Amino acid sequence: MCLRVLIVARHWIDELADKLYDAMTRRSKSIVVFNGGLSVSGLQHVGRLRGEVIIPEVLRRILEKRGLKVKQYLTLYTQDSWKAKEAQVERFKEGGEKYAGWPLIRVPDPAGCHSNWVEHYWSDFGPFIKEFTDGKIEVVTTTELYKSRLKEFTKLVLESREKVRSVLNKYRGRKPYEEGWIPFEPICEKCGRIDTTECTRIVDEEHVEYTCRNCGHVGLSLIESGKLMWRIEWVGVWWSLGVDFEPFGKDHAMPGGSRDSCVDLAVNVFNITPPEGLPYEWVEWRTPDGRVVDMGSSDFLGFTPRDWLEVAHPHIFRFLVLRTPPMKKLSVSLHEVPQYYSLYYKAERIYYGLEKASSEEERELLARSYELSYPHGDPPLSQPEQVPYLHLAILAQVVPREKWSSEGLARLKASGHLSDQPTEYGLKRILEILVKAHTWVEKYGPSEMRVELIPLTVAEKIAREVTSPLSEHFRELYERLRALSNWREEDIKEAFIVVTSKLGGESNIKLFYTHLYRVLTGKESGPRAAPLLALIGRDLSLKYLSLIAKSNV
RNA sequence: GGGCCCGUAGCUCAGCCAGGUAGAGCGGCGGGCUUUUAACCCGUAGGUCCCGGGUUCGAAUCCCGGCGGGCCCGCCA
Repeated sequence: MCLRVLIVARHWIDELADKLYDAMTRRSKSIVVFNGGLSVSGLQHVGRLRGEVIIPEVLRRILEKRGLKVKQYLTLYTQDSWKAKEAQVERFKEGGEKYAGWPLIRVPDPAGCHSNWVEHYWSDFGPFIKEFTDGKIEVVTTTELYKSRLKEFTKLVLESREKVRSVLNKYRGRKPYEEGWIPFEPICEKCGRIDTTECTRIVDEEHVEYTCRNCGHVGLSLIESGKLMWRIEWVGVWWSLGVDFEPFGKDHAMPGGSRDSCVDLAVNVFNITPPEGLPYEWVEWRTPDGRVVDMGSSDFLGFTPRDWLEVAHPHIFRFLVLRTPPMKKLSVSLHEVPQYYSLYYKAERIYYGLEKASSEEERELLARSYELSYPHGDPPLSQPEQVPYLHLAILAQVVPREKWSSEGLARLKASGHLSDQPTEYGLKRILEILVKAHTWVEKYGPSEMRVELIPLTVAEKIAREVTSPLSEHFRELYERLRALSNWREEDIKEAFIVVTSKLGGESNIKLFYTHLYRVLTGKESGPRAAPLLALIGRDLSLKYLSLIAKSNV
């Protein structure tokens, strides 16, 4: 037996989980509740996965392993008003301005394929949550909540409106709410706005009377059709779902900000224990032209979980989130996906003990982030095969899609990337990356990564341009390659070295390769010759080479 | 007016919470291998740790005060 006296390095999320475990246990509830919140104001970018979905999910799973029962919600703020920001209005071919101030849920889908604005933009995010997490997250909307628990809460608010007012006014030095203020915002039945109505009278338990500052309409509204102002609504969500933990973006974290006033209301008016919080920094987007901007929903800046999954595993994004402490900036771009894979592979090797980290802290950060990067279950028992993303990007282009699982894998074995007895998970991952990397090259890859073998008939014409001293050498290359007993990268390279060493001079070697690439791809350069020929296979390689070898005889 | 993150090699950053002779990767330079998958191997140069005080035997690290950059809040959500 030995006592652990050394202070071991810990991952930030484990330290957080420790604190949360204590706080949750003190609440002595049979099931504790985690929540996240999103306003569906436009592009549902991946940045929103960070604080509202992935971080609480990982914490939940750690606490569940320690025996706690945790219910995780994600609340969509669908009653919020549509701000008519430029980027939002532009979504509509014309006339988008007329929806200014409408509740998001009532704004039509500009593309016309979903029943409203929320449904449309949520479709790039919602269905993919289960790919990025274990899927045990219940999505609720404030629109639904106002018909049930939030409606009860609204009644409570109206009853204690004077207390609510006095608390909120502590945070409103310049524009205090006046006596008699009724904290409810109905939807104007005439112009549709939710941001211009003012309650003038409580009619009965279920109805209020309002005036619309926009159109002047005076009407009656049910208290389930409208919303509470933000600072009250957030408390209402805590109250309705019984929230015990909820992270929040840095914008809510300021002293005297919404978080502070909500805690005040929770404790002093509604007599509930406010949830534990966690401020987090937003996710930045490195745009294709090299700028760095905060991702933004209503400004339509960034890319969606759907976009991510087209070109990369959810593991990689989880890894990036976990590797970065919550209050630090995290920048991502789709162009850098291949680098993210090599970072991830490094962490993977450290996790399986195949590579040493430079410090114990680094080891813990990377290995633990890797371990928690699996959306479902744990990492496999042994190290999966790692094939560089860019290598698979090339392979995916030179081998027809329907042959990836046969030819493709055979070539990876031939090139030594795969053993004869590959792991099941490694194989699965490679086949998945082939699909993703192929899409990546098309959508985000640099042009020099794009390889397409040109048709043999075209190649034949180009081959005729090879001048005779060079065709001599191409003939030799052809013969040497034809004689190879194994179509292996190493042997192919050997043949190239033998032939090119006879060319006498760098400029001739350059010319030689230029011709080769022009015949193969129509361009003057391409991926390294030996691996490329190894990838495209013996028969096809020899067909192309014979075209050059036979020309200008 | 308030808050957060940051300031360490040319670049990107680690190290700071628990003080003990300044680190990594990329880039540079020299060499090797190789036409070119953002590749690999060997060697090498390069730093007033933003500034000023304080605590200490000892400070990049802790405390106080500045400066610079980025972001957020100021009663919207």
